[in-house]
Amino acid sequence: MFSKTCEYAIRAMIYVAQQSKLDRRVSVKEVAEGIASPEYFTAKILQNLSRNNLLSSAKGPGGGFFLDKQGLKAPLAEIVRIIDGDDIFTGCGLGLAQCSEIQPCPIHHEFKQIRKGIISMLEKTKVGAFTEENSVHTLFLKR
Amino acid sequence: MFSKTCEYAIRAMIYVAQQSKLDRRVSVKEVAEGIASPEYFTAKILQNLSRNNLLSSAKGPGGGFFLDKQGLKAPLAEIVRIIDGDDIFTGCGLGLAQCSEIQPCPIHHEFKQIRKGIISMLEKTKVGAFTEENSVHTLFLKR
DNA sequence: AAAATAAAGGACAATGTTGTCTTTTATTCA
DNA sequence: TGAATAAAAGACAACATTGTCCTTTATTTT
Repeated sequence: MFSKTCEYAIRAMIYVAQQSKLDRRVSVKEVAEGIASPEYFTAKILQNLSRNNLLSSAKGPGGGFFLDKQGLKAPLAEIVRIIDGDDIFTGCGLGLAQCSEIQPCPIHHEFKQIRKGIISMLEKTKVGAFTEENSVHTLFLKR
Repeated sequence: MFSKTCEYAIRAMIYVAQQSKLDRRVSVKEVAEGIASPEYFTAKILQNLSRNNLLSSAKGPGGGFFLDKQGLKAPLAEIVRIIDGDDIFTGCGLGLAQCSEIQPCPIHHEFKQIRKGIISMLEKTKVGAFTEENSVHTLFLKR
């Protein structure tokens, strides 16, 4: 569904969001520990997200990554778009470039519905929607 | 969604199915041309599908790949399972191994519905469901 | 039996994804 | 100003996916 990079990105963003709601900035190291991901790789991902303004960052002591009010409202869709591109939003299920309503591939119509569901989920699920209390019982980010 | 290999596999199977309904066996070369895929790579894929009994093959002149009555009824799901494994059928949307009903990841419940849709589509769509006449107007397999 | 056909199998090359390490730049604090 | 902190950036290594080519095996036809 999503690339591994994208999975890390989503988990990392949710982790940062949780901490941001507690007014904490977090270092790459902490994020990587928090979501059980490879540290240096996670750094690259966070840098990428930051470059694309999905995330704020500050250098130096007391610095780290964080999300402001606006950032917390970003839907997962934005992360996916930046990391994986929008293949999943627009692409044909069979990878056919010319597939369209006029020249649909065999699974075009069924796939359209599924894609609609995916988009809907990714658009309505916001990065900041998961609290830490929740996380104890209903979610966790480590593998 | 699916790997490139899997996309080729699905398109190839549909192509072979169409020809099988016309009582034609097809060579790798013809399949590759029919679906606009790399020939040698397509050969590997067809061999794999054949090894896994999703497809029949015959060597020598007049040989090639074909599907019998049973084969035409195979759902796309079987192809996906063999080529991509069943990650898409069972895996967590965020790639978390421990994600489950009891310890759901943030998108677990929404994702469950989507997965259900994907499975349903793949199970109910049969390899032999697409006729050549259809293909002129409503489907094509080339990119 | 020999030639032709076509899949099967093995080896390998190119590319993309994932993961690691080191150096540089910016910021804070003493 | 100097030391410490932390992100940014660059280089590269490991691995997986995708793609190509060559040899072998099985079958048919002449």
